[in-house]
Amino acid sequence: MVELPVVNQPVHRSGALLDHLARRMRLRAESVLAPLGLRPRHLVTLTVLRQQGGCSQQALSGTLEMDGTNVVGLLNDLERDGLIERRRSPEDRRRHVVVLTDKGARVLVKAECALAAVEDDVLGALDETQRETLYGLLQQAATGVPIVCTGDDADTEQC
Amino acid sequence: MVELPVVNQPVHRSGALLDHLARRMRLRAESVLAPLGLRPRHLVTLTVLRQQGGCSQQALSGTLEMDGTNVVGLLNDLERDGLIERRRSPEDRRRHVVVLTDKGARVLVKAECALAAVEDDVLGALDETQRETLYGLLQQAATGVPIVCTGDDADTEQC
DNA sequence: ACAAATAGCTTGCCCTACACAAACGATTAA
DNA sequence: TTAATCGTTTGTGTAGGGCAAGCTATTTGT
Repeated sequence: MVELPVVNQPVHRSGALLDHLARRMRLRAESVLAPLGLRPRHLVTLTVLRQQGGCSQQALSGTLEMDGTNVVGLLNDLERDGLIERRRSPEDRRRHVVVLTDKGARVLVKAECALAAVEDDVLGALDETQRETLYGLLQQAATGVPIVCTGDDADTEQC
Repeated sequence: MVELPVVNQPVHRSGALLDHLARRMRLRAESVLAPLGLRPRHLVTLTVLRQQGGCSQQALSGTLEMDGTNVVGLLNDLERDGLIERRRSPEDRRRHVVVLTDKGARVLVKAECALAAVEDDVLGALDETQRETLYGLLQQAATGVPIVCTGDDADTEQC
């Protein structure tokens, strides 16, 4: 009697794989990002800022799930390089609204382009479509939004 | 003149997202795994061992992309708990063949079950199908193999 | 047979990422 | 006015993890 491939859901937790791949990626990314004066976690910060627009500093510390103290340092780095700006919130002047500057957006894109080789290396087993699917899923998981197809793709001058 | 949404491939690098999600996952996983005497990186190790079977220690250090010295410590932990075994390789007795024990496999499954809540939390924005797709892509990216549909799903007694 | 070279283990050193706490200024809210 | 809140600075502590040296057991090349 042949066991039918009923696919008994052998648990399939993505956590460990996520961890593993993130490490491989990060190791390579470090050296690529270094010439740009960035580190992986700066890139994460910029990425979050791009996707969710301006936000209070502790909201950011919330999404990054990182201690507020360390977020300050992170933002200090980014602000010194002119990649982000801290603006006083008009309705509560205690708060800083953190926004990505134009330069920040440009540098982010540049960094992402520089990471092409890294991604080719780590995600080499996936074809272009699969990578795009992966990106979509990660994005959705990270933001809660099921991908947004912005028509205004002003990001024309890519790499 | 309206710009057509030609979808100019706005780069879409997964690195930062991977990093971000892995962190969120790891933070939660730590507390869930603690009662089992495990840490995230132990789980990664066990996962790798399960998927690629017995392998030399430095091969493992290669896949984990982790310094050999630290792999030793990692394996010491796992061996002390009887989750892995180091067997002398017959054809080269300098080498250790690291294998997952039965207990190791069981504990791994148990851990994965315990992580259900964590994954529900972090990947909450993805439905069941999407999560399975994600898992498949991560697995493929990590192993190079485009998923393997083992008919012998002996892993029946899941959670 | 003897001199490398190799796999693994141990120890020690160092650096970096982070969490946590305390104290402060500015601002807002009770 | 007093209390609470946002951000900042300055510690302090811990853990992850790279790197090097020195050791044993074993294999390989001459």
